[in-house]
Amino acid sequence: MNGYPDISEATQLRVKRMAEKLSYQPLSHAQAIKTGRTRSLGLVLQFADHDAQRPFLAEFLAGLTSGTHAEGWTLTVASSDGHADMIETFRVLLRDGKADGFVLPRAMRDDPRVQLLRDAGVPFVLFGRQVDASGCAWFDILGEEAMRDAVAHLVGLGHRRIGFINGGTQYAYAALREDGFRLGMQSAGLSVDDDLMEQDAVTIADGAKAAARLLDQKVPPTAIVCAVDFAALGAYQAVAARRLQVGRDVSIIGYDGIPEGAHAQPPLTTFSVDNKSAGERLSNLLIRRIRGEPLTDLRETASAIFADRGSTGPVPTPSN
Amino acid sequence: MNGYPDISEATQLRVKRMAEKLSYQPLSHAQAIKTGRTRSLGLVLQFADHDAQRPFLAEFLAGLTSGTHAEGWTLTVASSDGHADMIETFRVLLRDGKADGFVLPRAMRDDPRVQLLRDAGVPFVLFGRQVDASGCAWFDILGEEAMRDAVAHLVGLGHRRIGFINGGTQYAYAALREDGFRLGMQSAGLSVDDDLMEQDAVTIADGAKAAARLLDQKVPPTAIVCAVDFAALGAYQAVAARRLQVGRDVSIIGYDGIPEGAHAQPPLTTFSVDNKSAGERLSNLLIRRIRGEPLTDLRETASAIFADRGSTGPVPTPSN
DNA sequence: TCGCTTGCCGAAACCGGTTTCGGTAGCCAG
DNA sequence: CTGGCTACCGAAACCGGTTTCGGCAAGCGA
Repeated sequence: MNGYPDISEATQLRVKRMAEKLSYQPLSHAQAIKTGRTRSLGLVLQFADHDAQRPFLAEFLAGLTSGTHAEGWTLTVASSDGHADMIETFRVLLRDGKADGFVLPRAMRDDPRVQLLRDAGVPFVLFGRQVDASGCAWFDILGEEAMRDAVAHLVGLGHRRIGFINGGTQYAYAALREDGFRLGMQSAGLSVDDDLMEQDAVTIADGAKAAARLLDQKVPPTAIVCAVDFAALGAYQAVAARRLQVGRDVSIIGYDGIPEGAHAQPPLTTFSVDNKSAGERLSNLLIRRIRGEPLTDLRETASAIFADRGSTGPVPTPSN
Repeated sequence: MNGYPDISEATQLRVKRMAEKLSYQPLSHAQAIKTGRTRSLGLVLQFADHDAQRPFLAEFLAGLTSGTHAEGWTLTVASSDGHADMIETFRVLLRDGKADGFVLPRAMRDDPRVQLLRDAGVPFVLFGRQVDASGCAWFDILGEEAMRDAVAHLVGLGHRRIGFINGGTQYAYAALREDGFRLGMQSAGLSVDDDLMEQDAVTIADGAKAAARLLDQKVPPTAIVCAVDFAALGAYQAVAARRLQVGRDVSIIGYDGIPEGAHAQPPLTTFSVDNKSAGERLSNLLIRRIRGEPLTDLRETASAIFADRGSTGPVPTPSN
């Protein structure tokens, strides 16, 4: 069954077919004692990351489990609170051979998990990219592309003064999305006003505060691009508090595609991310990584899907 | 190390201390080949259950993983879409010895998972109770108690015409919560009007529809008790659509303690459930169940915590 | 002093696989 | 007819534990 070279293909097939007929599968933990492999992927969740969890987790898990299940592998989930605890969790999982490799959600700028696993020589895949790509396989959504398109869309509607509310700068995605925004502005021949750039808004409250700062400027923006949907929903509040109307007085574009956005009034125009298929891709990539495929084959990206809903509109004509 | 009777305690301790010093722990999959036990708990998620997931999952997982981790066990997560798929998933996990027992979230009225595992003689614990308790260990929140207290609270504010919007009737909790509501009404000497009883509202949309039916009656209720927070938020919409005000014209009490409730306007008065500690308790109970403790020691309940916020008020004086 | 019990230890079998290795049969070329 | 190669098979060692069992030494009562 294990593909030795001196057995003809015909016989291998015969044996495999019989195994299937008897629905026999070697017990993974029995193989593990000789091979050290459990056919199991590890996922360490960090619940300190408040934002990362809520809508994201269920879909992501659905994808991961369906991906692992399809290959006959398993997903082992652990959690950690603090930073030190996290390292310890990885170590224990590894020492006990509970996981052959790890999925790392939410790549960070200088990701301590990457350092740890790279040094330990343990296979892993990132949801998100890494500047220092050595040893890194990943799947990611092209957030920079989405931000660029967001600007283009707004420019197409006549907007020229456009604000940007970025997400958490400790994450790898923040730099990319800001780059995308700047590139979009540049392509449209617009300059970026530093007063219209906000950082680190990952919750509704963060977004409301950041948007308030933008809207209270002498010449406020007519449109705001948000790197994170929650921030966009916060911007809704800031707009409403100023007796303005989203989509008419201020256009807003988000990113993530959270369900709350679709149900907001007006429905949030956003770039929707398919977290389930991200999970599926990541488990596939990690399994292939563990099997030893070269890194360069294990880097995939996909595009977010533009959901053109009600929160953007033509630039308002100055009425005063 | 495995507690044989002819070894003195002193020696056992000596060995264990040395093991700790060398930070040695037997590989669970090596033991598994002799004992059949992996020291791993199984969790099969059903993503068809849209509602069950969103806010609930992250906290619940946090609790489960922290509970398993504390005992040196692991959590193995799998998922299923359909019903047949689910049975198959359990079978595979069992056959491959991937889990020694299962946590079953969201107990249902006639739970197919319970039948399956009971027949197979596999340990499991429920989040929720079961009428046919044979073979069942569980942890549950006393929803009936909460609903009873909700009625008492409203009666204390002068309400006498109180509606009830129940959750999904396929779940075990629905009957309990309805019982609690009825008991509360009875204790207050109030009769239950069947026209004020709605069933199966688990989403905001469901809740809005159910509340609309209640509010459009000839003599609408002055207060509504909802078995599920999402339904309560739906009721907010129905109230607003009728140009009434929650907490002044109509009092609303929910159950679950979802974060959206706390941020609603007015903040939702509700009975808050600690899903994280539920997860912790469940993993503890399941591990003890696997170790062979008698069932009767493995049934725990806790109370929901009343969060008296802004969505209730004294019964409005009829102004017309 | 003898025999029995108690506490401990080491050897060996086993769990369910993987991997190595020596042997055998059949086939073909020399 | 012989030698070598290919395809296959069975035996054996090993992985890291658990469990059983026989043996040994010390302590104790008779």
